[in-house]
Order: sequence, then C-alpha cells, then structure tokens
Amino acid sequence: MMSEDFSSLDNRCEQMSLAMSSVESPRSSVFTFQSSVHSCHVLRCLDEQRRRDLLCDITVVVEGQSFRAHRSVLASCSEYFTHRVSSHAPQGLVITLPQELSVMGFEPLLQFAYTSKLLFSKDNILEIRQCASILGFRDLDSACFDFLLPKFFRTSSSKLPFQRKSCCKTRCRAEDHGSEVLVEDTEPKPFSDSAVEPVVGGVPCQSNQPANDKPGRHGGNPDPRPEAEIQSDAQTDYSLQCPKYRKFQLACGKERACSGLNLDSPVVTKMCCLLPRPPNPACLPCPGRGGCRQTPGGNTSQLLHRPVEEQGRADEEQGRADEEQGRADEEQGRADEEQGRADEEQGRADEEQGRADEEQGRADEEQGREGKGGRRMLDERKIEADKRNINQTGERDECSGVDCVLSSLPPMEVCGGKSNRSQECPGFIEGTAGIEAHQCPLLARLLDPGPGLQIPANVGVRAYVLGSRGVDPAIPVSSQPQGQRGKEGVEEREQGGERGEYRWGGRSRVEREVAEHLAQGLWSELSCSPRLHGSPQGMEPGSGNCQGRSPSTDWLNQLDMRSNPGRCPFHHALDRGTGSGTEESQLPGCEVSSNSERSPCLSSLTSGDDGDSDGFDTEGDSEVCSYIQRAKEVQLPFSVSRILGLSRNEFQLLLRHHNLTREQQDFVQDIRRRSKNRIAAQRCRKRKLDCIHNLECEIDKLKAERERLMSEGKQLSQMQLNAQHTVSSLYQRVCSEAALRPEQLQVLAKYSSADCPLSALISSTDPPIPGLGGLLQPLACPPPTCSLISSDHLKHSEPPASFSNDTPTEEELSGDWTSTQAHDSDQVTDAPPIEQCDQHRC
DNA sequence: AGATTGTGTCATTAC
DNA sequence: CAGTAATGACACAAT
Repeated sequence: MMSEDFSSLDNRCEQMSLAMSSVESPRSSVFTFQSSVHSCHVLRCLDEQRRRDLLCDITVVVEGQSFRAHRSVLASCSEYFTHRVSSHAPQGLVITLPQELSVMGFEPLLQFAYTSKLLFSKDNILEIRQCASILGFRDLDSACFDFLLPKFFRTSSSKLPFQRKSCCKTRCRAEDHGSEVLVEDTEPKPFSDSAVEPVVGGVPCQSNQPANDKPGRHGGNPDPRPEAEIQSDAQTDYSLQCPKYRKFQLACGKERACSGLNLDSPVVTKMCCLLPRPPNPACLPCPGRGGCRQTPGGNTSQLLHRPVEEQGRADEEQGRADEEQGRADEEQGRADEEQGRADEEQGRADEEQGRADEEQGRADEEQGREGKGGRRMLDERKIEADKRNINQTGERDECSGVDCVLSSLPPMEVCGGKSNRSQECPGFIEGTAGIEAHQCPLLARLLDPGPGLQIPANVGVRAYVLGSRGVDPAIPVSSQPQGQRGKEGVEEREQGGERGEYRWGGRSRVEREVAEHLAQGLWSELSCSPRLHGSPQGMEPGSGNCQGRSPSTDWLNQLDMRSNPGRCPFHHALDRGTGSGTEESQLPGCEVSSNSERSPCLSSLTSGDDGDSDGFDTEGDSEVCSYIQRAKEVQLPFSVSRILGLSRNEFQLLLRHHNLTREQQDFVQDIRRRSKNRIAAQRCRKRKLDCIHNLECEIDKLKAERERLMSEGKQLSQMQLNAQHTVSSLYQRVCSEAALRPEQLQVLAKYSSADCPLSALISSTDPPIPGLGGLLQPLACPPPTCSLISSDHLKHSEPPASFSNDTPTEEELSGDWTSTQAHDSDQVTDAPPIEQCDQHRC
C-alpha cells in the first residue's frame, strides 16, 4: 500500500520538485498529495454503511417500501433531497416520495448515489429517468437519458437510418428484437444496431432529443471547463512527463480528454458485454491507407464537423450551453478528481513500463545466452514487436489515436477481464466498454487480438451499467461480469497472439516504441493491407485502393452521434480533444467518404495539434500508395506489411520461399530498408527530443538549486550577523564583569581580529600602552591561543601574572602568551572554553 | 585462434 | 515535421 502510494508520489516527484523550485525556501515548501481513490473509498464506505444501516439518518419511502440512506449523500446527488432534507429535523427523517415514483425507478438511483453506477435495463430505464428527473439527480440529467432512450426505443423506421458502408450494408442491419436491446447474443452487430445507436440520416433520431442538440455543442458535456483549460491541464501534465513519449502522451492527452477528463460523464457499460466476434471479412476493418486514411481523417471528422445546416441552431445551443455552464463549478471538482485519477493511472503505467523494461532485460539476457549478440537479439525482438504490431496494426491503426488510450492504459486486462485497470481507470473502461466490443474496433481489439483468435462468447446482454465514475472498487473484479470473460479471453488471445504481446500492459518499452512507430508511421502502409480486411494472407495485388469501407469505423459511423454528440459522453470526450477535426485527407484510390461517415473519435485521435493529421497528407502517403501500386506492378505475392514485420531470417526465408524475381527482391528490400530507416529516424528524433527535455529539466533543477543556495546563503549571513551580535554582547558582558583595564583589553585586542567584538571595546582614542607600540592594535590574524581564553578565566580566576602588572612583560608582549596560558591552563581546565574568537570572527 | 571480409542493422546527419 | 538517402559504427557469420 505504501509502496503504491510512494510510487504515485514518485510519479509526481517531478511536479513536486518543480513546485519546490518555485518556492524560495525549501523549508517552506508545501506539497500536495491528491488521492484519486479517496473519493471512491469514501463512497464505498458510505455504501457499506448504508447496507448495514449504519449512521443512516434518513428513510425514503417509495411505494410503501423503505430505504435507509444518508441524507448527506442523497442531498449531494439530488436536488429534491437537498430541499427536503434542509427543511426537516435533523434526526429520524422520513421522506415519502411522490406516487409517480416507483421502487423500480428509485432503487437504481439510490444505488447510483452510492456506487456511481446505474443498473438499468429497458424495463426500468423510463422509470429511472422519471425518478431522476423528479428527484433531480445531477449526474443523471436528461442528457444521459436523451442519449440512451432513443437507443432503446427507437422506432423501426429508424433502424437503418443512414447510408451504411458498403461492406456492412447487407449484414449490418438494425435489429431490435424485443428485449434484445443492444445486440444479439450470438451474432455480432454493428454499432448502429445497438441500442445506443442514434438515428441519423435526416430521420429525427431521438424523439426526446431536443432539436437544438447538435454536434459540437456538447450539451451534455460533463466537464464544463473550457476546452482550452482542459487542454492546458493536459499539456501541463505532459510537459512534466518524459518527452520520449510526450507526443505520444499528447495524443493520449486527447484520449484522456475523452477518458480521463470525462470520467464523470455517464457512459454506458454493458455487463457481460463480451460477445463473439466471428470473423466477418465483410465487416472487418478496412485499414487501407487510402480508405482508412480517409477513414480517420474523413470518417472521423465528419461526425465532428458541424454540418452547415446545424450552424443555424447555434443560438438555441447557446442557451443549453449556458445552462451547462452553470454546472461548471460542480463538475470542476469532479474533473479535478478524475484528473488525479488520470495522474495516478499514468503512474501505474510508468510502473508497468518499468516492469516491462525489466522483463525485456531478462529476455535480452536469455537471448544473449542463446548465443547471439544482445543487440541482434534486441533487433530481432524489435522486429518481432514490429511483426506483432503489424499483425495488430489493424486494430491499433484503425483507431489510430485510440491506441494512445490503449497505451496509456493497461490494455487487455481492461476488457480481458482481469480488470485491474477497470478499477484504476474505470472511466475509460466504462467509456470504452460502453461500446460493443465488436462494434468498436478499439474494444474489438481488446477483445479480439486478431484474425483467428476466438473469444468465447458470452451471452446475457440484458443489463447495463451507467457509470459516472467508474467501476465500484468494492466489487471484486472476478465478480463483475467482465471478469467472466477476461481470463478466457486473454488466454485465447495469448494463444493466437504469438506471445500475447498485444497486451499492451505486457509490452516492453522497445515493443511499445516500435508499436508506436507502426501506429504512426506505418499505418498507411499497413492500413491498406487487405489482411486487415480479413485476409490474413496479406495483400492481394491491386488492392491498394482500399475500396472497402472499414467496419472498424462503421461502428462510429453507425453510432453517428451527430444527432446528439453532446449527449453522448463517449463521443463528446473524443470530440473534445480535437477541435474542429475537419481535416480531410484523401488518398488516391481511396473511397471518398461522405461527411456523414466521418468518425469523430478517429478524427479527434488523428488530427489535432500534434500534427498527426498532417501526416496523412504528407508525401509519405502518396509514397505508400505508390508502394502499393508498385507492389501491384511487380506482382508481389505477399503483403507489403509482411515485409516490414518479419525478422531478418524470416524475411530471407520469405524471399526464398517465394522465389522472387530480381525486381521483386529489389522492391521488397527497398521497402524494408526504408521502413527500418524511417523507424530509426523516428527513434533518433525522439531521443533528441528526450535529450533536449532532459537538458531542460537539468537547467530547471540547476536554477532551482541556485535559488536554493542563494536563499541558504542569505540565511547563513543572517545567522552570522546574529551570532556576531550575540558574541559581541557576550564580550561586552564578560569584559564589564571582569572589569578589565584598558591595558588588558588592548592585550586582548592584540590577539583579536579587527572584526572581533573585543576590538570594539577598545576605543581608538585609548592611549597606547607604553612599550606596546603598534602591537596593541588589533591584529588581523590573531594567534590561535586566543581561543584558550576562558570566560571563567576572565571572570573568576585571577588574571595571569602578566595581567597583574600594569605593564605586560616582554614575554607577553612578544606574543609568548601561549606559554603563559599554557602555564595557567590548570586554572581553566574546569571551565569550558569561551567561544573561539576566531570562530565568530571569521 | 586470429584476421579479413561481407552483410545487416542502427544512429546520425543532411536534404 | 517526417521521410529518405548517405554515412559511419558495430556486431555477427563466413572465410
């Protein structure tokens, strides 16, 4: 426990140190430790108290049924209870709810108040909403239900409201079969088929959706802070992080904007949501650079982009925005809390990173023992990582920036069911888990590592959790529905995923770097690979135009939250990080996507200030397409991505196996060489940035150290003055009590420095002692014997024989007072020596 | 066993 | 800012 706390502290040490640097005196530094689990812990304890009827001070009667609770909790969640409680006696309060409220509607709300999770189903969602509306549950405002209800109760006419992508047109049909609200148990459906699909395509998608709700307005923005402020927070954090992954984390910052900063936002989490994702080539992602390039850029930003006709509703939206702004203060606290949670999450990620590095070190040692050089092994390991990532690039790249979420969070465990992270970063998990695994490529990737990997099908998708904060830490992971599927899923993935490295949490640093690179740089090349379209064998010649629509983005398109993006916390979270996200990039041979097919998530993740979106418009894209074209021309029998992912030996085997022509060999080697070099250049630049950042940090530390030393010097100077003053007073007192004669004082002054307080006792006007001459003047460097003078000696003992004479002896005058002192030392042995003059003086 | 050579990879720089 | 080519250094295997 302590170690965890300290690890968290360690992760913040830099911030703390920087904070110190700003404080003039280190002794006055003030540190702040923000616990991200405290609130959860408190809430959990309150819930336990409620269950045990401990400290409950209110009884809520609904339909004759009584519920014990804490008025403070209810009042903090409900405006209704706030008013009722404040107007009642402090003890024994019994509140009977209006008749229109039911147990079915209130009980989940009560549970929500204590757990941040709302269990709901189609049967009780309306009652819950009514209850929430009447009781004024702040975290379950209409935005939430406006978003959910249409998914549950949309009409059949809105089943397939928008133009579906070609690859899924025939298969992805909206199916709303009675109570099977979200999905069928056995057949995967696109996100549009889920209950959370808003109706689009011109059809009024949500009957209870306010007409003025429109994308970009974020009416349901749970975090009312200005976007700039949020961004600023994120940037501030990232600026404190290692630059090696700064950009990466900057992208994650967007993710965090959707996951971390929006953890408060109610998101849908489906329990037992692990559904089979049978291989469906027709619906498999189309990661083609062209298609997917355009998918992230085009698809994504489409939903983000506010349609022109909706601009006319800006005024109406403004009113809602103002209303939302009113909740800013309340939400601010929660946002800060979640920010702390995000920071802690980052700390854990760093921990895992460290462990991964250790594992890699061990692996390298093992490989080193296998005979080959460590470097070579490392290379091959990287290549393996490349390969693995290439194999997984579909999911990573298809979500592009979404992988940042994965990287910043522990990946597979999230949906894998181990769910440690689910407790650590519940917001994200719920935020993502709210989407059907097979509908969201991100989740699908979490649940389905790749082709050929089967995930055990779970059934029983009947209940959902609407969580505003996260998974209840009190609930054991194993007891949570996700846990049922987790282990199996992970094992399955490990079987099919080579060594299971697709689990990001277990990836080494190198692998992550390579994966990062692949996500950034090789996306285009890999994305066009038909293997990612469901053809694991690789790209088919001539398939460079990626005509197929990526089903991985279908879930976004089908979700199509344009109808109410602000109402969808998930969407909004993704949307927020990117600004307009209107960048469109179109690659040659890539199907142009309409605005309606844009994906806000992808847009937000691939566009933005990090310039990723620009990357899609770079010459490299055309290069990639030229690669594809070139591969087509040379009739390359395997995928270009396959070239990049193979180790050296595997690559050679591949060349041998395929009996390539000279032209083909040159081509693949050229591709491979460029790819390697590209990766190397990226690493080099990253290192350079890292080095610069480290130097900057070093400069900051040195500046702080300089400030600290200067402050310390001032303090020491002040202490010296005080000490001198004290000593001077002491000298004066001693001399006055000893009633030294001026001659004696002069003798003392002789052996005192100019700044010795004793010197001040001797007036410059005092007549010099005859025979002393200038020797009676204070000396700059007194002999060490001065220290032998005891205060007691001065005070109580008889002065030395020499002192008894009015005229010092020649021996004294010649400076041989030492012997005299030594001779008389027996008189002063019992007395502590006076503070050494030279000590105070110097 | 040591030196030489060829090959592959990586880091770096310049464009 | 990113990709690419060129270059040097290094490691490894074969000779």
